[in-house]
Parts: sequence; structure tokens; C-alpha cells
Amino acid sequence: MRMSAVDSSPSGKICETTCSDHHPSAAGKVDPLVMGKAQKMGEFFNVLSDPTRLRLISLLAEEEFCVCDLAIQLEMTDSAISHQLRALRAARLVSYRKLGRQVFYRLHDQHVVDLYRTVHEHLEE
Amino acid sequence: MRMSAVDSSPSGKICETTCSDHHPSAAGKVDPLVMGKAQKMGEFFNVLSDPTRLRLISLLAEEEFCVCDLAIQLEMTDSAISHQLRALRAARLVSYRKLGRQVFYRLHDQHVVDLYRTVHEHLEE
DNA sequence: CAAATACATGAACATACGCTCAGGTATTTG
DNA sequence: CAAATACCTGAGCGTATGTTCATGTATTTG
Repeated sequence: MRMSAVDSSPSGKICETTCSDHHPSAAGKVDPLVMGKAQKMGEFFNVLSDPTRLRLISLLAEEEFCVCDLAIQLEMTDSAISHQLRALRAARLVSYRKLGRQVFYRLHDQHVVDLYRTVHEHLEE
Repeated sequence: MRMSAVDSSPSGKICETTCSDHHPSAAGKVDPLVMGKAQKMGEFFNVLSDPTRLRLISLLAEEEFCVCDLAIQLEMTDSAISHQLRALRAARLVSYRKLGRQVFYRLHDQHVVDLYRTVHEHLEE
């Protein structure tokens, strides 16, 4: 045996002796993410990791806006905004309706705003 | 005037005529993000945008682990894990305690797990 | 129809990021 | 003390990503 004085880890393990107990998440917390799920989840968070996209969301949380207005308020190019809206669309975070030659974007649902607000408050320390 | 038949936007604006009413968030929803806040918020989400870091969080949500054990369970290099734990530390998402030559990491608080679970459920459609 | 407007898109470029690799520190062991 | 272990860190490399620029499409206007 090699259980020395150092071994006071909660599960009574030492690194070399671990590795075999990949218990498949017993009770009811969060199961260890398989890579597939982790990938999907990461992609979602990734959409929210860009300042421009967050600012767009914060604007759309109040009101519907067309691309041009969004570009003006963020002081950015129509093209840049359009590219980012594409990402938000792909993530199903926004919907849109065409009206003449304008396209009005809105948040797809309130879910994002909840998340947004949660983190926003969390960062206020 | 130029209010044509097209103009049925909720605020009754046309792109060129907008731009001047940067009303500083009247009532109580979310205020339009200034770039500083958007940056901070983006950095936070960015930490959660990586599969490896998410898997680490999912493991640490159940139990305290040393670096070596985390590396084994994720089938990755100690170095890679250490680099990612650094990011999680910088974001104050994890704490650690040194014990001999091992370092045991745990989630800094439950806040992350709540967020984690919220999004996890959201992605189940 | 021609010009203008609102938006979308692909290529290009600069930056950011995650992993590997080589090395370094601290602690334990023989 | 020398070797081994657990972890950390910086440089380097390939990939991903955000913006600009040029161009294309659809709609409106004169």
C-alpha cells in the first residue's frame, strides 16, 4: 500500500490510483459532460462572448430594430452588424420580419434576457 | 417630410432620421450596454465558451478534484488542464487549496452551477 | 428603367485562443 | 541529496473569429 500521510483527499484517492472509477453520475447533480454536450454548450456561450452581440441583445431587449438603426446606435458598419445578426440568427436568439427593404429584428424569446440579466447582476460583485 | 407607406416601424422611424434619440434607458429593463460593460460581460461568457472548461466545471460541481485526477478523467494533459484552470481561476469561478504537492480545485460558489444548469436545460429544446 | 436604399455575403486580414512541448518550482521519497 | 511527483508557465503553432472591403440582391423612388 501507499496511502501516506498526504492522502486526505475527500475520496481518499491518489492520482495514480484513481482513473478507474468513472461512476456515471450517481444521484441528481450535473453529470460529467461528454464532449458532445460540452461542445454544444460551449457554442451557445460562445455566441454570448462577443461585446457587439451582447450590445445588440441589450438593444433588442427593449425594442424591435432594423439593421440600419442597430448599426447607427452601435456606431458600426451595416455589414458588421449584419454579420453578427447572422450569428444570433443561427443560434436562434433572434427572429426577424421583413418590411419593405428593411428587416426588423427582435429577441426570439425572453429566455436570453433572463440569462443576460443574471450574469449582468453577477458581475456587479 | 418623407414618411412613406413603408414606415410602420414601432417607433415610427426611418433609419436616416433615427440616430438622435439615444434615450438613456428609461424605465426598468436592460440598459443599452456601453462598450465597457459589454466587454466585461463578453469576457465572462467567453470563459464558459470552451468545452474543456465546461467539462471541468461539470466535474467540480460534484466534488473536489486535484489537477491530475481532472486530467485523467478528461483524458487530457496535465498541462492543458492547468492552463484551463488558470482561466477559471482568473474568472474567479474556482478556488483551490494546496495539500502537499497536490492542488485541489473546487467551484468558488454555486452561482456558476445555476447558470450551467439553466443553459443545459435550455439546450434540451 | 436607372439610381438609391437596406441588407446579405464571401474573401482577406489581423487578432485571440487552445493545445503541445520544453522547461521550471515545490514537495515528497528513498 | 538525488529522483520522482504534482503542478505551473512561456513560447510556438494551427485554427477560429470579428471587422473591413467589395460585391450582390431585393425593394423603393424619381
